[in-house]
Amino acid sequence: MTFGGKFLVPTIEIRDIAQYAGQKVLIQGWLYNLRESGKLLFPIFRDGTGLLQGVVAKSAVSPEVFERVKNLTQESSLRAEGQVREDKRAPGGFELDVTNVEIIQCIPPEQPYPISLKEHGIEFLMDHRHLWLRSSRQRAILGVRHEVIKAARDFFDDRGFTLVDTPIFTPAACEGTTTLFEVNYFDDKAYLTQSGQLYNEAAAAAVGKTYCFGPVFRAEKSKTRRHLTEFWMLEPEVAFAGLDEICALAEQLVASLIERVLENRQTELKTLERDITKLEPCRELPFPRITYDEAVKILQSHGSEIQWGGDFGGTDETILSQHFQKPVLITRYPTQVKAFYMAPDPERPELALCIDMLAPEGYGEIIGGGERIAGYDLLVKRLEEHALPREAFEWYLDLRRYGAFPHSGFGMGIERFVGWICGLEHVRETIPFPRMLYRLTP
RNA sequence: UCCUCGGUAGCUCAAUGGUAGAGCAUUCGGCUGUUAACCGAAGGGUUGCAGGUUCGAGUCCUGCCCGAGGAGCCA
Repeated sequence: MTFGGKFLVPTIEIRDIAQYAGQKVLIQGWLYNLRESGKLLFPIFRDGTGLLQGVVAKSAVSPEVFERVKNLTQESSLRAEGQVREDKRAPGGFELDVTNVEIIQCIPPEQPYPISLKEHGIEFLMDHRHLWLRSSRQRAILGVRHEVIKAARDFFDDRGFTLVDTPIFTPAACEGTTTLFEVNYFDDKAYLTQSGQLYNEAAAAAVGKTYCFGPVFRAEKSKTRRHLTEFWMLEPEVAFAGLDEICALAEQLVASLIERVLENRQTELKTLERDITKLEPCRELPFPRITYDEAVKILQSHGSEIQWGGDFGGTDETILSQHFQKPVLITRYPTQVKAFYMAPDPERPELALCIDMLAPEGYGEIIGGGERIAGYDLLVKRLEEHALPREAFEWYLDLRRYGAFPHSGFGMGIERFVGWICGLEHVRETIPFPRMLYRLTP
């Protein structure tokens, strides 16, 4: 069937609707909602690029077309043909005077689309995540996530970095040992990676500046708004870089991602009702930098129980991140609270040459990293101190046997970053299909 | 693993220990400019599961299951 001259009428995307004012067009998508007023129907169409209100007057179409539209149910799939008209009364400013509708699949009323336009609880929405993604808010978040990832790739590519993919199956822990997902690997055991960093260090010796971007896995029984068991991490590693250089790289990256989202994703931020005046200052460098020592003093003056030498708790992070308008870089934590590969400060060996970046508005840690131990002897000592299996790290020690080099890097959790940009309560909405302590489906 | 809160119609939620209710969704009817439209009517229930207390339990007690938020740990 040619469906009302399908070959004469252009098939368009709703986002381009303004270009077709006065013309006859065909759109294909789903029914977002249907309002009716006597002999007038107002179907709202959704095609993944936007919403478009249609108008069907009983007097203007055949009885068959009128009945067909009148009986449509929410999220039924269809093609609609009509004349585009500018009209202030329509959401979006344009509407479609529908002349014909082809139903692809009409959802039967006995089993209606589960997600209504009213409010739903989080458990219900998470169980229907595969459908929830169609809603405006979720589409806006997907758009921002896409922009952040694309901007991050551009940022590193423009600076001469080479993307080197790191493995997901690994033979041993990168950091802790208690938070690994174990899987059968033929007759052996393997673990899902927690970080690409160790492999990044090998890649840095090959290409100088490298980054990886992929999923990482943490079997932590964490149940908070900041945790997923599977999340995506962006990890650069730079040969011959020290702490100051990696701090500069981290803040330039964040400022550039903010800039890109503000530039290209205004519509999405508006849908999310994000207060962008909170993001705008974060385009400007530099970001505030404090040391761990200074952070402890700030926390103690705000009533925290923290003692020098301890790591920050969730509330400590919140206090610090609300204390600054922009992301804050905290450097030089005590070695004892950091991973085994962190290089010590030559002037104060009890401190590590590391950075954490905390996002403002209470969002907390989005970046963690620092300078790595370059020397063989110290690294061996640290492996022993952390009771890590030496055999599994022989290849890693090779990087210190054959042309050991100073190098630094960091990891940025994409979901936490996107959660902050979008102003979300929980990271679970920043990834299409979140994996959490009690959530493996859909 | 621990602490706190919760589980009632498809969904969101009410209901002093005394007949299980509303809005939305669905069905039917009304309305030619609706904006999560509105107005009228109808159908829709093993109150998470298993015990217990009581004349009587959605409500009180015990155990279990499921979920949410937080702690620890982390990006």
